[in-house]
Amino acid sequence: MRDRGVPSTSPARASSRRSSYSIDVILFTPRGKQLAALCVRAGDPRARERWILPYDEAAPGESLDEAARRIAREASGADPTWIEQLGAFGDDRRHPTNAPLSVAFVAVVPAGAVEGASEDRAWFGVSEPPVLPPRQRAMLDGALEALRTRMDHAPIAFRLLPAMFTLSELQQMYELLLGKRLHKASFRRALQAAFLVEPTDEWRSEGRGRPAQFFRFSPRKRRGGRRGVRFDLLS
Amino acid sequence: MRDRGVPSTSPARASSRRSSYSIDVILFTPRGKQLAALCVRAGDPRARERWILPYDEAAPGESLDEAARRIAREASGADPTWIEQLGAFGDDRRHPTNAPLSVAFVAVVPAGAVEGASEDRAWFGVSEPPVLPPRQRAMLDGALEALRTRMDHAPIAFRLLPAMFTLSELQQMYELLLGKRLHKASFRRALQAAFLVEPTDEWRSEGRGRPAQFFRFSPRKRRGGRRGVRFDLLS
DNA sequence: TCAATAGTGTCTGTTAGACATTATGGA
DNA sequence: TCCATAATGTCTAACAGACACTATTGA
Repeated sequence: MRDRGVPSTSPARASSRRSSYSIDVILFTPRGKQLAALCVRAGDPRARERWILPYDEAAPGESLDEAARRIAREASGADPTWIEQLGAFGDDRRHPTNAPLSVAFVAVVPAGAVEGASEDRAWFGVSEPPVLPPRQRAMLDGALEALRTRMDHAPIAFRLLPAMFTLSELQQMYELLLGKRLHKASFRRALQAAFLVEPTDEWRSEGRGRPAQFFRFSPRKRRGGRRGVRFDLLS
Repeated sequence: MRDRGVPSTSPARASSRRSSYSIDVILFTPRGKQLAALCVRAGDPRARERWILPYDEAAPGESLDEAARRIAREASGADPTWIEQLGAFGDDRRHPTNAPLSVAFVAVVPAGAVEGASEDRAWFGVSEPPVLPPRQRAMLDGALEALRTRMDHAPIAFRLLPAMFTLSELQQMYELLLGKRLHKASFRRALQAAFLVEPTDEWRSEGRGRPAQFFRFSPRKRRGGRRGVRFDLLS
């Protein structure tokens, strides 16, 4: 998070062909009441008005994950606080590189960690994405869905908050990520049952209502796993 | 499922280098009380005693999914009834091709559709896998986990059963896939609430107990989505 | 009749969601 | 005092798991 400074040399784009596949990163950040995804200007001078998702190729000796983290950092100016592979996209939909294969990663970065828009990059709310190359459009749709389904198993919401946070802030982050409202009492009961947070001695001073207690993320051992069988085959 | 006959020419292995990544298939079939995964003999003559997962490269003009289906068919002699991408594996763990990147697919095929072991292939119970190249070992582990988590959203169990089946057969398939016992009454209640099956007029004649009614898979519209928030961050 | 399997009814503990209430600060 | 927000208590419907029971066939 200390690593700032966007390189002035064309970031997030391959300058030479090293391999036959691209690594694309869908980087989300909370903005207002919804998520926003990072896009950069197309490298092709004939299409400078088009927006694309940041991508690059893996450098020699660089693993997929290392390359994805680097691409996210170069494109946004900050290290992503969570990143996971989405999958490989190899259909014949167009990609800026015309590479036959692309490996997509989903990542998030806290709101305060990145600068806003600039000449070469912009954040688009997920409800109004720009026109993207077809393959990247499929990645963006898949990334949002994967982000929401993986929230159950990865501490994504916590990685978007400071080390200490109020339960209302945590719930708002969950609501922003899931795109739906949650029930306050149920949310806190489930949180307590999961032993995911512990209270601190700090209280929030600002605001005009009752002060809120700050909590920190401290996952503990869990008792039994999920009960029952789920049949969520349709919506 | 009519497509039988294993080609006598070395299947499931690339004969020439067309691209820089491999496509690997982890194909499961029910065998007894557990799943078994298909392995083939290593192509390298110096390692004919080693087992590997079937793989190949994509043919020109062939999509990832098409190639994966073809590889599964060539290796097992039958079309998989369900197949989905697992992800890209690009770490520096060894792969038979030494390709820098592999795209893995998980697939299943019903028990009756494939022949058993032969000189060039064998089914290994998931609890006693053979020694595999490190990258393929990671794929196998990931495939089993993905299979179980994706059962909620994909009709995997139904694709492993004939068009008509009894509820006991369906439950046994779920138990085999999940690797744990399920409660009969709860299983049937959840099944009814999900509107996933409909009864037929057929009854099972064999067996010495009370005849069982045959059902067929017929998913209907669902009412509201999943309730609540889940915090399954640990175990 | 017994054995074996299919299918169902009922009870109980848990939990999600709704609602109401109390607590605590600032304006 | 009033307002805004935090935090909690209570009620209810839904549901998972356990258990028992009935039903129906073959040996």
